[in-house]
Amino acid sequence: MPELPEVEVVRRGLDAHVVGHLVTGVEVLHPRPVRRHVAGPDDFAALVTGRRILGARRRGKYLWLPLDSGDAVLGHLGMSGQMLVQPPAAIDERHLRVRFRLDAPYELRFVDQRMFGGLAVSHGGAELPAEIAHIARDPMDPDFDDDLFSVRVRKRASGIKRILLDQTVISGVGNIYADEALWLARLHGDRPGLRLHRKDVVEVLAGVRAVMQSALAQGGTSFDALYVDVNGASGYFDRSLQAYGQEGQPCSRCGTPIARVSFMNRSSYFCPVCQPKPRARRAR
DNA sequence: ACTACGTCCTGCTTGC
DNA sequence: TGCAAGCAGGACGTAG
Repeated sequence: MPELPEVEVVRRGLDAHVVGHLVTGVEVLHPRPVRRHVAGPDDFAALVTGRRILGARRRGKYLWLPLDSGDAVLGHLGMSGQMLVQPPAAIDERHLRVRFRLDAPYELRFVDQRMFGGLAVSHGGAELPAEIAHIARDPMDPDFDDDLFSVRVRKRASGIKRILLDQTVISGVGNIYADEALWLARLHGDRPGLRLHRKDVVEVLAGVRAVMQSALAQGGTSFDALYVDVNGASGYFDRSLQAYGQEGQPCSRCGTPIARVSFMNRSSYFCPVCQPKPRARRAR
């Protein structure tokens, strides 16, 4: 499940291997991953074929490749998306969805089992695709505004976990890093933003950055090969998670078993002692 | 503007 | 053994 650090590793791989190359052909093998390209798969292919890739950029979990036409290929990996760099002779992956032939001894492949991810051409989107203008800056962005984030969080009635997952407030945080950051900050995800102190928000933001940096430090080093792979380059998931997926395991701070609750059709993991649930307030 | 929920997808795991 | 339900979950559309 790629969140910001995984997507950043992919971006670096694309930067190293596909930037500067000419796209000599595009093959869309399944229509669903280009569903956001409203004009359809043929138009998608036509707009990318013959263009040179000028860069590899990222905001939150979105990636885009600026083209020499001023357009950009905008992509999201969703749950299971991968960008692979492969020799043309390599056997097609089972879930290969889009192939980009390059003026190189390898091609770029978008592989996605569950197809929550996708690709589209963003018209004039080289600098910042209009499609993702609503996505907030991410916590690794030098222009991320910590004070503005704090103000926005503290105006919201939603629980802090919901807010962390809201890509219009802060981008790049998914279920795993949200749980880890909240554990670090000793905050329960249901604590309403409205009732957090500024100090709490500072700590949760520091927690987000800490878990992302440590994931990046582990995943960002191992992709020298001519191969960009979210899963292959990872090792993210065997790194020590303190909360996510640790139901029943002792909290490394206090020994209490980590609890799991269902939340928004997914799971939240937390330490019931270090991260006490907020008391319900009586309505007045 | 904010809030909350349902939906899209496939394949692995679990339960009867 | 076989089948169905459960689960994973990011982003978006919609309704309140």
